[in-house]
Amino acid sequence: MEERLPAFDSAFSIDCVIFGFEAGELKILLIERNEEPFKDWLALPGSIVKQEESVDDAAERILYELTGLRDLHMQQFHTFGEVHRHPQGRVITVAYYALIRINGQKELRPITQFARKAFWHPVNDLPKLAFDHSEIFHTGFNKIRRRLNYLPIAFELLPEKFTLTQLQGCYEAILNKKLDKRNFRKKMLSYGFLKELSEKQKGVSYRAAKLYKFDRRKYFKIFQNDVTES
Amino acid sequence: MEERLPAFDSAFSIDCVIFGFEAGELKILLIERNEEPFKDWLALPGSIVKQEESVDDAAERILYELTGLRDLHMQQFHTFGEVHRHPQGRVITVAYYALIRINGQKELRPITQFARKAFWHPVNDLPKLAFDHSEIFHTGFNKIRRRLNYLPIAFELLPEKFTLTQLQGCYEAILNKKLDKRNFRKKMLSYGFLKELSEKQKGVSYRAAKLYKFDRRKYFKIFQNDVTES
DNA sequence: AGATAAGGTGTCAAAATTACACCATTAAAT
DNA sequence: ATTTAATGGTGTAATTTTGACACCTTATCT
Repeated sequence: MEERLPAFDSAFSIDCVIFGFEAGELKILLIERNEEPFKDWLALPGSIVKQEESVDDAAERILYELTGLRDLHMQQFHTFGEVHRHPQGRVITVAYYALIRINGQKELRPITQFARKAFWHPVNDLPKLAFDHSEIFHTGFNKIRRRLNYLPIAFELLPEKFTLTQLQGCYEAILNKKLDKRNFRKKMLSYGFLKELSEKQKGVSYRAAKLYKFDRRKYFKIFQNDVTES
Repeated sequence: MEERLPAFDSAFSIDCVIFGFEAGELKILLIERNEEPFKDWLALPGSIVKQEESVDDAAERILYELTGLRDLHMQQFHTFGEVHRHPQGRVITVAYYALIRINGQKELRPITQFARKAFWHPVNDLPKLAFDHSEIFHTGFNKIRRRLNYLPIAFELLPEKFTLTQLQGCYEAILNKKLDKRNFRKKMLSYGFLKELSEKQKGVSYRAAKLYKFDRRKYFKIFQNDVTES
């Protein structure tokens, strides 16, 4: 197979919707673009797929180069292929989402000059984004909302040890609606995949809550019946 | 924007998983390829996206050219982007599914020479397919299985007038398991989106069943709360 | 008339879901 | 020391949904 860079008027790219949960809010990663087109605009982390890498591999590389984040589980969710979605040529983009614990995260630092900076932004107050990235975000958000009840979405957003109130807050942020506390706890605990720790929350100015851990193995024993992400 | 055909070593294509239901069996459309690579192999209908058409438009055109079928609702479900999935170059493919009533359908006749013929084949006995088309089929099949309970999948496969037994058979073919007759009927009728006709089934050598019609508007009133296909 | 094949129907138990309110605990403020 | 503010933590009852299960009816064919 001949080695040749793709003609820029026909290329594929990756765009990433990376979700985090912090201070009771759902957030996504944005970058400030440092190159045309849409220089200085806010955008999803995204770039062009190279000739000798799979689309899945490209997703990981691109996220790393633009944000410094590595080893996320990137999940493809849709491909956007309108003719004029990119002002400089024919570029279709494969969109991925991923979930990450913001808390313990190192500083976000773009490796390439393509992004001036990367930062978290609450999903409820997003500015206009470059390209069709607003639409891409909404599609991705809908995906995780749909999958919340059969994939461990919330547990990948929360710290390793979390309280039931934090867990509920995470569900509420994703679903954008209030849930009943007693029913939520009853149901979550009934599954049996939450392990109660002897530890308690620290540094709060009110009664400290019990901490729980997520047991991924038990979770998948329960939900594996279904076809999961395919 | 410059007009140029994509270099063949970097292109995007469409592949289509078209489902039909006939004689109690779930089937998909296959073509017999008439060109290299994989000449003479069986394959999903698929081809290269043109420079000046969106991916969604390409899906409709390509299906038409290879099978003569038109005006289907094509639903994108996954993009396959392994480096070597196409032996002749870098081609990522966007996969679509669609659902169609086989019964009233005109003859399948490829418009281009690219396919020698197009035909229905039961999903339960598929031969090896060209490229990674077997994987694409499985991914698509899983998608419709997942969506069976909140999208009118079965009703797009059945003729306009159908019996409850046919409906159940369609569900069973997609889920690949037997369902309880009384519970199935109770549930389906309880939704209220099935309209009982005064007509009955004809031409059967046993007691004729009542015919029903699907009321799409009522269906979506019930299921629209959810984020549907996005 | 009898055989064959599918049509059509109801009940009960178990499980899951929903609505709903108050006392307990902790740290901070006074 | 007491009070205040904020969240933690808990149970019951009604309703809805699900799942298991068997027999008579109707139409056609021979």
